[in-house]
Amino acid sequence: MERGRRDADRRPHQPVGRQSAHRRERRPARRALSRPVGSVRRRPARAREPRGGAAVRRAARRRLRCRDGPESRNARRVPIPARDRRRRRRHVDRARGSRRHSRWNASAWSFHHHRHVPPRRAGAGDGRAHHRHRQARRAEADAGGARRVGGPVTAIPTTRFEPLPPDRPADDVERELLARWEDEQLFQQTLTGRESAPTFVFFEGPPTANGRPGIHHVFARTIKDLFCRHRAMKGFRVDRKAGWDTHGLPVEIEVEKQLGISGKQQIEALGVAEFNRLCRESVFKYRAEWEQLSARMAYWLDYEHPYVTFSNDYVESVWWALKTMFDKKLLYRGHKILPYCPRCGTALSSHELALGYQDVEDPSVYIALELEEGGRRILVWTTTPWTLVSNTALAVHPELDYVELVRREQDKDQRTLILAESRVRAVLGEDYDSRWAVVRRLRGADLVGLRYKRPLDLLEFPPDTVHEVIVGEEFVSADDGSGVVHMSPAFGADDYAAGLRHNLAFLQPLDARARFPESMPIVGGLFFKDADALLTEELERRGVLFRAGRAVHSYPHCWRCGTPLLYYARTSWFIRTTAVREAMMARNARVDWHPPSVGEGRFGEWLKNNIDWAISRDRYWGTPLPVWICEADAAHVDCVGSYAELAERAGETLPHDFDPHRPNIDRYTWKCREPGCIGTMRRAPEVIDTWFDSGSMSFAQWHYPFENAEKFADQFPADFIAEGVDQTRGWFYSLLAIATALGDALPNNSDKLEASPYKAVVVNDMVLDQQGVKMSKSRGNIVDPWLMFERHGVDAVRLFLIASSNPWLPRAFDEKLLAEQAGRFLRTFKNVYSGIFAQYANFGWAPSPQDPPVSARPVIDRWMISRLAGLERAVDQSLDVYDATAAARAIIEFVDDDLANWYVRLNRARFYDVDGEDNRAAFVTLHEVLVSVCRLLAPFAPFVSDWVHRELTGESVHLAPFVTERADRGDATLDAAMDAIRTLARLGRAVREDIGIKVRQPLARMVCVAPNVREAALAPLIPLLAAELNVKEVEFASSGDALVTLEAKPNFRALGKKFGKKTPLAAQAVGAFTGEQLRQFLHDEPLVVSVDGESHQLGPDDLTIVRRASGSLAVQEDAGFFVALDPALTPELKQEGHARELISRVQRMRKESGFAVSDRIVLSVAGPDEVHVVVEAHGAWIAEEVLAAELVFAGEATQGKDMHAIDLDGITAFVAITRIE
RNA sequence: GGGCCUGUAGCUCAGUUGGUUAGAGCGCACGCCUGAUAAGCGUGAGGUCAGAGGUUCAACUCCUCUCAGGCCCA
Repeated sequence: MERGRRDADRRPHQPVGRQSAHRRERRPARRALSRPVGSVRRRPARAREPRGGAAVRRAARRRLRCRDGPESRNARRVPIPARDRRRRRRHVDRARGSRRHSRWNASAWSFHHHRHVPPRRAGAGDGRAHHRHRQARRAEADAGGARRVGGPVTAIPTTRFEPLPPDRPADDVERELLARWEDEQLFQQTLTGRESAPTFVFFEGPPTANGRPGIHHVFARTIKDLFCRHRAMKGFRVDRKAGWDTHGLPVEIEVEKQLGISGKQQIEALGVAEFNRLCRESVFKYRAEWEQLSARMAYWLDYEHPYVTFSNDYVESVWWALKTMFDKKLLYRGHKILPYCPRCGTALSSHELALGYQDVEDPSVYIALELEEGGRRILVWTTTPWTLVSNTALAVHPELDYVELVRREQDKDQRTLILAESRVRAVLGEDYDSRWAVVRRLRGADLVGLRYKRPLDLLEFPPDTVHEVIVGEEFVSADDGSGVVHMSPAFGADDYAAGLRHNLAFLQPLDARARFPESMPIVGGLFFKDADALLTEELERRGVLFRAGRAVHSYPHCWRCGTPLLYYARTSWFIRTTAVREAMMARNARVDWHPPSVGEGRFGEWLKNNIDWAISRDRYWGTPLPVWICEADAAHVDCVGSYAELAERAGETLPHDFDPHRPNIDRYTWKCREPGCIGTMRRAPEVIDTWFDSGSMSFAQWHYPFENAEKFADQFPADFIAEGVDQTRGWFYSLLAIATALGDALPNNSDKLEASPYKAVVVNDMVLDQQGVKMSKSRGNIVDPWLMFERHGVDAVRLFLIASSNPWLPRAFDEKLLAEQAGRFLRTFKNVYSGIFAQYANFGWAPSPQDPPVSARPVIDRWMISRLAGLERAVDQSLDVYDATAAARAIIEFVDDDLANWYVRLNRARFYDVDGEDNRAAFVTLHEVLVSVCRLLAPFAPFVSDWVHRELTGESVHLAPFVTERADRGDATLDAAMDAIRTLARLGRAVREDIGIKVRQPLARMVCVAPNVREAALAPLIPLLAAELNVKEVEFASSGDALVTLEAKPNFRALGKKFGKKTPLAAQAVGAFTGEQLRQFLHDEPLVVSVDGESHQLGPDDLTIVRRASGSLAVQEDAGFFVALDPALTPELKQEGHARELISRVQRMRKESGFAVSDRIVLSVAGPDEVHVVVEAHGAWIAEEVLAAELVFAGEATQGKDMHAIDLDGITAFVAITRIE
């Protein structure tokens, strides 16, 4: 049985047999959805709904009122008109007291009071009421709707607005909605019928579906989804094609793991065909989970037509791009230094490299090499002595300071030693000065060009190369070593680059397994690392070893097998991105980056230093490089740009199930077409970097240019993309580089336009664990998104991720904070809807023409609507400029603060009854606010917003407009006035804390000041203030008031402009004005300050006049606002306070006794004369508040057992309550 | 080693073009309310704005350097 659906648990007003399926049937989605957006749809009339309409209802009510007047001793059957009640509650004034008296007199000592009270929602201990209501409900149904809300009997609520189920976890409710969306094809509906709407183009960065999605994916996807939803709600057509990145090393590694193999040899032993077949299968191992996660978190994406990078169409588009670049001479063959694992026989990607850094102890060797000029030596440091066999040069930093030293001891070696000045102490010791003398100082540049003798001569230098020379290089640092770097171009990226610059000799003796050739002296046949010790000995023998030690440092190892890596020069294919660097920078400058620093800094700086993009990989599972090379002459190269072209070259029709992957593709060969060449063209063995795949998605997802040219022209470039900051050099780069290199080959993309393939980017940073530590499997601190959804619901997770801080800052994911922050907001929102709106509106309110227009509603309603307008504008604008965090925070603040904590709290009484003009106004206002809040909330919390919106309007929030024209209609004056009132209320409460008089105790008078707010604007809000602070009168202090002294506060911003350096003097002068001067200034008399002998007339902008209290009132002030309360208590005030205290205590007793809120009671009070007086003066009010049909003052407490003692400010009263059955 | 980001209350974060009382939520202390109730509300304490210089009449804000954390690249 479904949770929360047992009959016994059903709320009393929930009709038996009412199921969600039934509900769907009643409101078929298509009908509901076909209605004009924004219209309010009334639900179909039910059997019990009134037949005669509102007019009949009102007439009936009037008749009843006549018969049962307020003087009647019979049970009052008519609800107390809400307006009256509110006045009583709110305007705590003398009028109320007198009215109460007359009632009291009329009904003497006995009350028969029957107030309309909506039954509570079923709760624990309320079983009887529950039962009664269900019976009544059936009776009502029998009567065919004759009984109505507001009618002569206890009102029966409808379920027009179903409350959010309090007994079901969010997870459960969200899943139900998901099923409903699925039924309704809701996502489809946001696209259909919008063919002609303006498009908002979004590119989905394809995830690699070979790992489980984590919480950081939820983060990025929330960002993507929410902006797409916002634009869709604004009427754009937002296609969102899903995509899968399916090639590349991560996939291969996953399969290797699965097979328990490692390295190229083992893969080739298995067979490339089989290996790639497994790769293709493996890719979708987690695809289902990704799709489920996306669906569950409400990431709307078209998963029915995804692009898949291994598909034939996709590969063909990528080939087209490569061919286009080849034709533009942007694709070429070159060399690259790569980290290489000699055991696995493969180069490693930078990503793999990062996995394998380990702290190891290695030799730390200083060698002193002789310069050609005799008697001078230069000191060199290395931790890889084995590379010294390949040494061909030394590098110094041209701008670094070096020193040349000589031993002070005459009996020691008198040759000099050169090293970086800043390294002398570290290398030679703090006391070097006692042993070494400085011969001369030189700049690095002075050393450049000098020749030296290499430490080992085990290898011959090739002819026509430069060797044994000192070069100047910027990469040399003086942070460690000697400030002189030994160069072996075969074994280091910096070395290699320098080698190219200086035409240095290239000595690479190692074979593929990193062994020295057998023929080499000393180290012949040794594994490279094993040569260190022997070579160190040899250095010593040759007299060049200066010092040998050991040092712990970080060195890269193969993450698979732990073998130390070496850097190796290898043949590679490149995209000549340096040729389009300027164009890329120009295009990048037009991108709207969030935050800008990623675009300008991280990405922009990197583009400046762009080097050619090495796109080939010596691997198996990837888009094959469509390049064929002649066996006879490697200079003969053919690039293929389509399958048709391949068929044409190969001279055969491609089979139906043609597979462009290895090894199949490698069997296509043809005769070299170069004139006179008889060689065979064979495909270059490499596959391409998977980043080239994903960077091609803009066109390859449409199989452009082979198909969909029109669609693609419509969908390029993207308006918006969003990914993690780690994509800076990944996808952000590959999209830009490829689009720029292709230029005119893509639509809307000529270089003149300087258009980026994406107009706006929102970058998100990492999600860390609650300690701020990066999540990783090995640390075991991974947060499982499914668990979070289950515990808190998707809405809470999404809201928390977005609202907690800007997406481009790393955030600590703290589940406790999530529960607190997002949970609190959602609870408040639900409470306002379920606990206030739905609960009471179900007594008979529904949107109707009777509802007063905004202009005719009470001022607090108008304020609420004005604030709503401001919120709508703010949220919409924030989302327009991709500031989701500001938008979310604005909504949260509005709901918590303005709506729940002010509007609802102050107006609760208006919801207790549906009748009355004011009450209709309150309902329609709250309805309007909730509808709009749902819409604003929809992109952030798509579930709860949809649930509530459907209840409120009958249609899905995701088909509703985001904002209406109301957004332009705020009332700034009213907003400011309410702000002032709220500030005054805050100060008033602080005063009450100070003087220790609780709000329950009424006070006679408050005096207050609100600067810069017109009293005319404040006047209508004063009753709110009086009620909030429970004071009888609110006065505004005028300038002439004796309670007030005036002081001037300087406005530095204005004074600074006028007085410059003399501002402090001017400020001092302003502060010195007397109250009298200021008073006159307020009456338009000029105000003059004298600074440094010069007189200046001041204007109203130059200072703020602050009113301060004088005299004995209790006071609080803040920024020019102040509130003073008169703490004097008259006997009357005290009595009223006691009455309130009494009411409060009785209410608590009711609750403790387990009475339903609608139960009537007999109230007995006993106590001394002071208590008697209170009962006499306020009896009617007390009785009404506590639903006492009878109030008896018993004099002395006689039945001590039943009577509870209550302390009324030092007086003891005794109270007993009895429920009337 | 380079580039970029971050450092504000115990925690998570705001803080406009520099303007003199640096804010919010949570937590904490104290209290209120009891018709949103396994809810709601208030008041208060708590900060050398990482540190040091500089520019300015005025710096959390702009500049330089240092320290700490993070990301990316070497």
